[in-house]
Amino acid sequence: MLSIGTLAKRTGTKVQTVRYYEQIGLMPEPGRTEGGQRRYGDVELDRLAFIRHSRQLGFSLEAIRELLDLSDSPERSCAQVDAIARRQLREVEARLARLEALRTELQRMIGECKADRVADCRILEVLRDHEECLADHDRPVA
Amino acid sequence: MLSIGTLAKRTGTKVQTVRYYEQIGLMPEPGRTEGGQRRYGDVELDRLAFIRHSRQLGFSLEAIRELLDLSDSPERSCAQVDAIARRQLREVEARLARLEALRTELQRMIGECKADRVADCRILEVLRDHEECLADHDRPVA
DNA sequence: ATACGATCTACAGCCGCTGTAGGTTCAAGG
DNA sequence: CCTTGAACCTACAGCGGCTGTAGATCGTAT
Repeated sequence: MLSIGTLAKRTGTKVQTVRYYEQIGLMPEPGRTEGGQRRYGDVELDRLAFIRHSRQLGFSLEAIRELLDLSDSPERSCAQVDAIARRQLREVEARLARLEALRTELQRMIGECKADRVADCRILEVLRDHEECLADHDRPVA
Repeated sequence: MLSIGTLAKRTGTKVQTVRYYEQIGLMPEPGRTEGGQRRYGDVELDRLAFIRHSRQLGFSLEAIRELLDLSDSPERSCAQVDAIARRQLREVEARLARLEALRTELQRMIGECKADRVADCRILEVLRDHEECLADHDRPVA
């Protein structure tokens, strides 16, 4: 039987985060000692490891909830799992494209600025005047 | 004299966001009509445009605050502006590297899964077992 | 028996907004 | 001049995904 601290340490999670996952129903309510402290078994350890690893791959808690639900029905088609992973991949690719555009624009801005004084700083000029900006950055940065 | 709605529209901002910027001291407290409604001039329009454009390039509100402060001292060296922009570029590059690793891992996961049933799904297996994962994803995703 | 680290609950705060409720003001049309 | 209705006002709650705090209690090693 594992304490919450041990569980947290083994999965690279903070104790508060484990309690937070319980609060939002992502982790089950565990058994308790007589004094009221949480005690976990291997099932919970695996579940938390799954959650943490999915988070590291950028899945939202909602997506993880779906994945956990799906993995509880081993006989079902895994098409839905595939769909969730592909959706995540598309999101990652969209963010990549966005960030690449930002990088290009930042590099250009920085490269252009040969000024000494703030008054002539190209970086500030570009920020002041959208028209000087070549990047197509109308979507959110996240 | 511009109403908050006009100001917002011209800069692609929401009205609440303008008020929020005022609340956190990023936008100045504007003049008011007799009835208490905010009225803005061109200075505020430019300032808000600067803020929005910087946000689109991913600068944090704190960084923007610094940039705005710096641009108020035109005689100063622009080395600090340069430093802020370079820091932002480094952050973008770090996020890019991270996202590229994620993309690779997601692609691999998806490509490997030829199963029909959830029970044999490679995607879920990889998520369950960190060891199967080639990606180096210990840092936060954001 | 005691000390002290770990755990408990409850709640506030982070970023950067966004939305809501319930009330007031402004400007255009009749 | 008066009415309408869109735009404005304040105050506050909520989003995601945690993280940190305070003050109390528990568990275990000595």
